Amino acid sequence: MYNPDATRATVDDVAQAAGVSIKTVSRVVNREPNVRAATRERVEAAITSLNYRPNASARNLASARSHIIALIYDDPSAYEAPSSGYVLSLQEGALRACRAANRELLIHPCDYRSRKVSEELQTLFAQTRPDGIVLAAPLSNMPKIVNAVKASGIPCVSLSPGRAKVPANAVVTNDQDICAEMTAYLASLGHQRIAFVQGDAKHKAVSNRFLGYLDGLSASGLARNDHYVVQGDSSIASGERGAEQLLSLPQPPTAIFAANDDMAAGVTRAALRRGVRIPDDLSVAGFDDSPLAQLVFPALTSIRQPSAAMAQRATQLLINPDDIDNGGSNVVPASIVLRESTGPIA
Amino acid sequence: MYNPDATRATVDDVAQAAGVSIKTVSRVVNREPNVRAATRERVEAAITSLNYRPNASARNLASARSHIIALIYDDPSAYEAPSSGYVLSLQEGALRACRAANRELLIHPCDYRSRKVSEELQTLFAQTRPDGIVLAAPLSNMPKIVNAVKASGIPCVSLSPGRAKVPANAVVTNDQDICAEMTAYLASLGHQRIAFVQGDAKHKAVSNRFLGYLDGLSASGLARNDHYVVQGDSSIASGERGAEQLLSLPQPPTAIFAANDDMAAGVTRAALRRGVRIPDDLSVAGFDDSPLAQLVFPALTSIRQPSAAMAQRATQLLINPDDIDNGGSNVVPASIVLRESTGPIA
DNA sequence: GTGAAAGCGCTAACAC
DNA sequence: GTGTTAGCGCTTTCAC
Repeated sequence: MYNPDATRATVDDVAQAAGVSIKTVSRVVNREPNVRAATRERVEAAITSLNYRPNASARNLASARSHIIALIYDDPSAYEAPSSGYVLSLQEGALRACRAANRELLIHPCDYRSRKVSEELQTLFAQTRPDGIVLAAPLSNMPKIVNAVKASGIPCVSLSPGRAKVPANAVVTNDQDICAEMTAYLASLGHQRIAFVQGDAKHKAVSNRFLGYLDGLSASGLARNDHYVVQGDSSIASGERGAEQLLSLPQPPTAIFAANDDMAAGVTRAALRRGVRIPDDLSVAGFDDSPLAQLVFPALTSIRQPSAAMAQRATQLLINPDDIDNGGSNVVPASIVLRESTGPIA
Repeated sequence: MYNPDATRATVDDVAQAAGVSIKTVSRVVNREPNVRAATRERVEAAITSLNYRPNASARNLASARSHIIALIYDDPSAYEAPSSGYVLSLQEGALRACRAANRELLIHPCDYRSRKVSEELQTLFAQTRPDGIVLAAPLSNMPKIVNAVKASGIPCVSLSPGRAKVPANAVVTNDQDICAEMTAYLASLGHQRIAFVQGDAKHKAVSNRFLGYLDGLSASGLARNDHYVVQGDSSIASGERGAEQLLSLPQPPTAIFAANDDMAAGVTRAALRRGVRIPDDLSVAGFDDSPLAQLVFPALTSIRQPSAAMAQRATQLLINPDDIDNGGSNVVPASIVLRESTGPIA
């Protein structure tokens, strides 16, 4: 059987080897002040030669901190259509910040549809006692979840789509503005009939995107026309249905902006099936810059949310709350990614 | 500032409330024998009323076990093309097993191209002392990684593509066989000229797939023809190049089997660009059943590796090594997923 | 069946 | 600057 403590050195070993007390070792390990340079070097040498690594459990127990950050996000396996890129970006950003600060990342996909989410989260908190929680959209807009997190008293930073005013404990992106920009970009290509496919109405992010679309229309001097707005549910299939509906209009749109890439992929698929050429006959734009955006044919123009950067920023904030004031903004800008699916009207 | 211990009950509180010693509480919590039913109930009542949750750090420190399983996989963010579905499946399976056994999952994406992987892993092990390690392909075939894991002495189960004989500490899938099946399926549709696009030669899994293709050819009575075998590098672009090459042959293939979905997507893209219809003129099959397989047009026939099931099984094995003998096999079968990209020759 | 006592390896006061 | 002394909350002998 495996013995985790086979050959592990402890503070005592190091202290003895360096000829100091364990407290001094502790000080060196934790980069605390009040250690003479010479002493520090002796201790560090001992640490190296003994290959000493602090025991996390002991440290956590004594300091009442776990050195763990929990990343909580909507469980993608609860879906039919995987939005996997988002989750991986979140993990990537959070991991970057954790590594830099010597923290561990605990991931917790969470199915908000489950009745027992609150208890589940309570158990998670009680068992692992994370030092901080990163709560990703769309969970950050679900009262049930937010309340459970609040009740724990554990510091939490939310990731969410943009708002007028940014709360201190949130990292946001300018999703509405960027959607306005995308719409204006389509208009600048000469498109006058720009349609929009809305996403799942339950997600707040979706309404922001639609509002941005409206902003973009008016900024471009185009009138809103509700015939060009259809409701989807964020799935590919709903994108196909939306496109069918739009392309059957007597005056079909020459550009379709979908609230996510899955639906945009559905739109291109339905269009191709009808023999509509992209982008010659129809420009298509999505949102998310998901992996599939570059994989479908033609590759989708889309909007890249800075998910990784947001998660990284949120994690930093939790690890060092003083960052709130100093470097880095809590509004992380999204960007438009131009690909093959948009172009001037033929 | 947040105090994690605000209102937490400890074993002592529970013991006092139940009128027993802390050892008895410990026995109840850990489901050990030698506790009278009546006593057990009293303790459980006290636990409930005090909302007691054991402190993980203390438990880990005392028991010298971390209750943490580490999942180590190839860092997808080190790639240009994201193979995100795989990672999420792994996480999903491992999380399922962890939840069932009250373990935590630590994820560790690992860039094997980095010079410092060994040290990085050593640090990870020393700091978190996982009770077990799940090592996913392709890392499970990289000596540098495997050796670092071995050196730690921590129990490890590898996930890997199929082999003749399955080592006890590995969970495998029958990838070669299933590729033979796919090839035979294409032949059964009437295809005589079946091409293969190889993937990144550094990954062992790739050669298995190619061997399966050869098996399938001979099982179907078709001769191997090396003009129909091209080398890709697992990227979409290489799939496009491969298709260009194959479709320019005087006798172009009527079916192309690519060693992964990305390349298969590239194949369909290049074919569509040339006006080749799928599946009327050309059948295309991929491998991975990645999210994009259902998203490209036409949707790709592919092979689904049971990644989640494999990770789950591996995690179970680590948590309860006795399972090696009993329930569940360590060979988890892959399956063919038929979609729109394959059909009989027109 | 149950309990008492001794740590696990570290951090945190506080003394020097 | 550095050391001493207590614990953190649990598991683990081993005694009863």
